[in-house]
Amino acid sequence: MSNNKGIPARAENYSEWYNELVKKADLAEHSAVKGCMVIKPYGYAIWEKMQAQLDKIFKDTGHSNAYFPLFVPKSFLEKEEGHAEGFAKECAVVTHYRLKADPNEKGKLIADPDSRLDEELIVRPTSEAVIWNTYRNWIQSYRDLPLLINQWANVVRWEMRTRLFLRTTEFLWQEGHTAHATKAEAIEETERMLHVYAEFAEKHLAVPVIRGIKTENEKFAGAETTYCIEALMQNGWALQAGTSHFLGQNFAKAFDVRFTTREGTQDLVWGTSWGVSTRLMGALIMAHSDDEGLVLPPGLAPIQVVIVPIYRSEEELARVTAQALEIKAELQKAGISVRYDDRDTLRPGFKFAEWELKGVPVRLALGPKDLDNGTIEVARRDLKTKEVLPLATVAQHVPTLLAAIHDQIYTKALTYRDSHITPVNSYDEFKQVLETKGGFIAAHWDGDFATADRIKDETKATIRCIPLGNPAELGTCMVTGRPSQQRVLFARAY
RNA sequence: CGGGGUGUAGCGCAGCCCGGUUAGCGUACCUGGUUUGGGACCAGGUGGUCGCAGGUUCGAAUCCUGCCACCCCGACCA
Repeated sequence: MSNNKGIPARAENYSEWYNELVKKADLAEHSAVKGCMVIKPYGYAIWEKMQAQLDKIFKDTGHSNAYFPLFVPKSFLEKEEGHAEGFAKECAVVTHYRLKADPNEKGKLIADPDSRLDEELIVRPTSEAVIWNTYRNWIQSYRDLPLLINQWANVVRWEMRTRLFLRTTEFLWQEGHTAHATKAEAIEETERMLHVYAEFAEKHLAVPVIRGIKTENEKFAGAETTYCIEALMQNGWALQAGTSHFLGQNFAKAFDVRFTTREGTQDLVWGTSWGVSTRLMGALIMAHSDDEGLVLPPGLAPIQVVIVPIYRSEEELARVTAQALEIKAELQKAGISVRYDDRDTLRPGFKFAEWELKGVPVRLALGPKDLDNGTIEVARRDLKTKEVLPLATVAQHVPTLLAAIHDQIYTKALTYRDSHITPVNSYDEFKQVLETKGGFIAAHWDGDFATADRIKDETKATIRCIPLGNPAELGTCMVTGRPSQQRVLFARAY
């Protein structure tokens, strides 16, 4: 069953619903380059809002932005063993720096064999290597610490399978890289940024997340500990929405980054790194949107309020426009972004449908009847309800309404999430819940990665995390029957 | 890398099996008019190297060979 906006229903084909929504809502499209997307203006506007809001939080927590090279010499990547192993399989490699006309085929270009690089350059899959190599020069004394740097950048990971926003070959992100004098301080920073991400997800994206720690085999290549936030999508699949890594002294060792302590001794620096990416766009889309289109939290909506004029004649249009512009100005004064949709080739119904598809939180419709009655129609995207309100109250009402919309979509997502954390005590029950209900499943696991692999092979579910503050609970592994100290969260995941 | 699919107007597609006027439909776009409180209608019009290369043929979007690209499913994925 298809709706009138040309998007399949979620229940019918979730994956296709997502793809079509991304395209129809004008967020992004596939590019001519395999695995790479074009982020269109409307989608990019949302990303810019995320960036701006996150960037402010980073700065408020003491971080500064900097920029490091796109290319990483191969030898840098080799230095931290775990890191190298983890990323080797998905790196784009630059081998030449020049093209020339193909002597065998007119009009074609080939890499000039004379321009082969002595050392190959890797297009960064992440920047630890190049940054820690730089930090060696920046850090001499405990007085240089902590060093709190963030970078907004693009990275490339040559994944075999891509999906718009969720996993693309090239993606945009921010990566924080900090250096500290003590282990405790570095862990504190790792946890601080995890909480920054969690609050950002909940307060800005309106997406509830579980804060947790990755198991050893799921952690970042090169990290001691990986913290993560895990969100739940409407199809019952989990999505890792952000990670914060405690790097220990691994990169300091690999790049020989030492500092002189207050006591005059030499010590290796402790590190962290943390990142969120355009994947958050995917989380945002999948967490809230419905079969009619996008549903955006007001704080991230490029257009928060759209005003649609209703009129029959030029004269009516003039009257409606005068009133609409007054409302627009009033709302803008309150910091709300407003679009007055006076496109004259489209009828109101078309505009209603289009703005719903694009997830504009509040729609105001203003026509001659309203002018006569001193009213205005106010429609909210999240609940698809509308009411007619006195014109005089609308400017006061809208900010309250926007806040209510945020709360509503957050609460809805939270209710869904909370009702989809299911404890199970047997493997059969586990499989059954996975098939019928999805979501997070809290189960006992023996701590053996062979067991986790077996579960993954048999059910496609992986351990998402061990939640922070997870209660100790003695039990037995649902698969092997061996003893377990606590439940961990499993789910199928993007 | 395996399996499947697609490539024809900006977008979405038909035509291909079974070769034959000027390559069609929807939508979008342009012009004029009527419309406008939930995706308007009428009339006229613009827009095409049919993915690329070669072959068969009097004649190729259609048949043959080769190649390329992208998408979907899987494997893979801090």
